Amino acid sequence: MENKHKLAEKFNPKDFEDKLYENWEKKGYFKPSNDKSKETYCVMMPPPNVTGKLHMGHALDCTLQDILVRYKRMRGYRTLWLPGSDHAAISTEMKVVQKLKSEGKTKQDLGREKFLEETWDWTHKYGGIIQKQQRKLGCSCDWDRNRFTLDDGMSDAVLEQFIKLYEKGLIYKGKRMVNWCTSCNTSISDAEVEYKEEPSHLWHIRYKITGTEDEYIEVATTRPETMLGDTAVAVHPKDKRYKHLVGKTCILPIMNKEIPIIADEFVEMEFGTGCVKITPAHDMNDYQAGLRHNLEIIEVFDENFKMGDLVPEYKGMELKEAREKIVEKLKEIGALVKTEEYTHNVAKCERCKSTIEPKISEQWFVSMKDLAKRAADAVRNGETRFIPQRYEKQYFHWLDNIQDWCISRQLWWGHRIPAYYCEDCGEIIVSKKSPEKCTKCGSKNLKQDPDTLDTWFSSALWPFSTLGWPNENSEDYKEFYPTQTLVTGFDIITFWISRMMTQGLEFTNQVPFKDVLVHGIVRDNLGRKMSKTLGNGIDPLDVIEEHGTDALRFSLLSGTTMGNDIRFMPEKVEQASNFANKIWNAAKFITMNLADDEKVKEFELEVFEKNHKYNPNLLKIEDKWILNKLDKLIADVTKNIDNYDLGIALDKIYSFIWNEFCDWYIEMVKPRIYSEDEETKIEVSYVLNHVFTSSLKLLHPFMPFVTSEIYSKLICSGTTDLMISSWPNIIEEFAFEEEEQTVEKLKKLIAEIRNVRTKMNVHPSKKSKLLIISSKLDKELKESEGFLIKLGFANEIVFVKNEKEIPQNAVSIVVDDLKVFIPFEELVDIEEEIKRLKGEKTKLEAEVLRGEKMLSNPGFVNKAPEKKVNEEKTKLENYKQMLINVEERLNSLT
RNA sequence: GGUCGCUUAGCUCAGCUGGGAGAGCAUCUGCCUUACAAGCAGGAGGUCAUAGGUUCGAACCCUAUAGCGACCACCA
Repeated sequence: MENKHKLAEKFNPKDFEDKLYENWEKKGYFKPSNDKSKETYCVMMPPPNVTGKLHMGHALDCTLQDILVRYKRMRGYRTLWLPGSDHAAISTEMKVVQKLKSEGKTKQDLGREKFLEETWDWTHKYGGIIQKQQRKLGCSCDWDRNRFTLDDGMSDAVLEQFIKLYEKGLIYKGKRMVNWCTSCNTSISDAEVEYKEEPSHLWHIRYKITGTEDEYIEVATTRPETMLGDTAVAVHPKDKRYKHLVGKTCILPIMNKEIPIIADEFVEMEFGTGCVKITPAHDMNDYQAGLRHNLEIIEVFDENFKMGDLVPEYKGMELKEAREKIVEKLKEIGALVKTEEYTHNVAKCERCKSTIEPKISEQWFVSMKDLAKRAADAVRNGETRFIPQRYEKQYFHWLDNIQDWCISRQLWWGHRIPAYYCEDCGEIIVSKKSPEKCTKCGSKNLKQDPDTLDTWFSSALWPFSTLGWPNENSEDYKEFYPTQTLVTGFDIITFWISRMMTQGLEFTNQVPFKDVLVHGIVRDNLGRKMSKTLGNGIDPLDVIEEHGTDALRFSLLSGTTMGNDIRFMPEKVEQASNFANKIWNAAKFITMNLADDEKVKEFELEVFEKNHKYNPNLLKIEDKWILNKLDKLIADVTKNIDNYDLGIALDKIYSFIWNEFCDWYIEMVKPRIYSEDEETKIEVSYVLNHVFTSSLKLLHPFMPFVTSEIYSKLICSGTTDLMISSWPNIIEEFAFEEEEQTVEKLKKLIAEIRNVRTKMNVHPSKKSKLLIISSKLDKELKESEGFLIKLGFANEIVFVKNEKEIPQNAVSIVVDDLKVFIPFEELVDIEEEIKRLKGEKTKLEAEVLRGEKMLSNPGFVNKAPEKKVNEEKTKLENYKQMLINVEERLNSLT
């Protein structure tokens, strides 16, 4: 028992963070409670890459989720935060391929099976690192329910999804032009392409018009090497310059082939020469144009993106070399008109940064139109909402302009497409298990599609496949689906959110989550994106190592707004760390001075009358003030968190604990806590303890470690750990409104006295006598020595019965019904006096003028809230009175 | 080109439905007052990007402009 209240002398997060986390996990606090009568609250963690490492983005993402989950847990919900990781097809496969390369091997050398073994090994070796790191962050997720997108249940869900969509006709196989990563050797989706500006050239080439000697049509291109596959030249139908050529043909140089000149709207007249060469095999637009005009598709490159055999001379050549050779050749035959410098956007693979080539190939697609409409509608009618709401536009924009989703990837690491081809009759059989024989011809000669599915195809099921779907009778699925909040960055609204919405609605007929909480990205202190290439990334673990997890979490939240980018400022971590230290010290003070536990507990029973209402007779005015403030804080913070205004909530708690509780209440209460009188001591102990523990509860979701550590050392915390203790009582009617106002008035009065002294240029160290006129608050004021301590500049305070006892030349300071007088001798303002002698306006006069102006505005007097107007009136009266006093004083001097 | 966001103290950012401009850090002054110098008590510092409009009253609402940023589309 003696040891219970002992807090370490110095605050050091390392002393308790890991220990606490282990304890929480061991005690099973991260699991949903067993009380099935309670409402559930479920959050799905966006699964990070299985072999990934924690970065600031994750830290923010996890902190937000953890705050919500811890809050709801304390509010009594059956909370489940389900963690997991993603197999991250391309990214993981790339890493393994690289590793093999360093060993001089390729994945083909190994073969599919061996390669997958290798990748699983890799996954087991490097996987799970991030989850250890998430533990350091304090994430209170249920690790026993941890899922991996490639584990058995999840894989089964993916197969189910594929087959159902296929049977519904929503999945089809088709020949399309797709983005092809030349290094990963797979198709990738539009969203995985990024554009990079690169300096290049614009080559102007002339094609001779058929049947003429010296009439040419001039095209401009950035890719002369593709010209071998040109099957037309296009101009804009309205372009007068070329109208006469439409319908004619021209001769494609080098190939010496006749190709048509066509008109198509997609051509931009202003760009280049206004004429475009059409190479349907190697450009998205050209491909589309080719379809419209029924043009032949001629592939210039082979499957390895070397030159094909259209011209034997170039066969097998690298594209770059071929380009040079072809430009040379064009120059030689006089077809090259000019070469312009030009920078243009080159498509790059988001993962490996190598060039993307458009390629025609046969792929699997999901028909998105209907799915997308349903997903958009669910947000339009409010079933799911985005916070902040503006991100809904981005979501709508994507869904309203949706393209079919290419889901097949020429990779090995992932869910293999459950489609089997009959080698004899060509039948396609889609089935979960490998079929024995062809359903059409009975042949046993079947071959499974070699491709795997897009990573996002499986993550689209995340909110329910993790809960046991497709088994709709699974306990977890029944209890926790649909989930409540999904927390994620705005960068994956399209990739992920919209796809979860489409799949969720399709398969469960419900939206997968009610709220989408969108956050920005964490930038460095100069506002740059954190990136490996810049080397400006800050490792969250380094921050934790130096300042502790709580400080990191605080710094990511304080003073931020949802959806905006966050700049990571080391100073903010300092602030957070100071705050934690401040709480630590407050706790030290409280624990070392509190009265006996049992007696405080007895008092607690006394102070609460029926219905948890305070008995006012047992409390002093400053107690009532802080209790009222606390109750308001509880109500506010609760509301803020419910509205996802987490930054605001945190800052309110911060300011309450530091500026109200520590700076005012603890200071005011010191005479009582040091008192010899036991009753007094017990009273204060109770209030100190109650306010402090309640504040810790409010702060716990944000700073779980330091709050838990301290809470366990306080009395009245019982045997319950803070983490699973209940949220403070939320009340809507505040018991001590009047007392709170009074104390606020006193605080104002003190500020006002300081103000007057400043205006009168009284040196801060000059002590003065204060005369306080007796009022109904007399008793309280006399009892509350605390205030007098806060009035450090008063050397003497005299309570007087009426104004007759006040010297004539005293300056009065009035805040509402409170009046304080300072004898004028105590306030001599040299500078202002000089101003006055010079005829200049003094600060006091300026204030009076301002007040008069405002109160003479009829609009203000009639339409502003009465309270506001009265405040102004009182202030004006005060200043006027002071002015009169000053003038009287002057007169008496002269 | 389209959509959206940002512009507030020296720096980084808050500011909910319009009622005399806020925090942290930095800076200046005075304090080692027995929880805390990682602290306490004060001070200085802002035409709230610009120009109009609505209103008794605008950082906040409306319109336009400028600068910055993001996303989408296009880029022969």
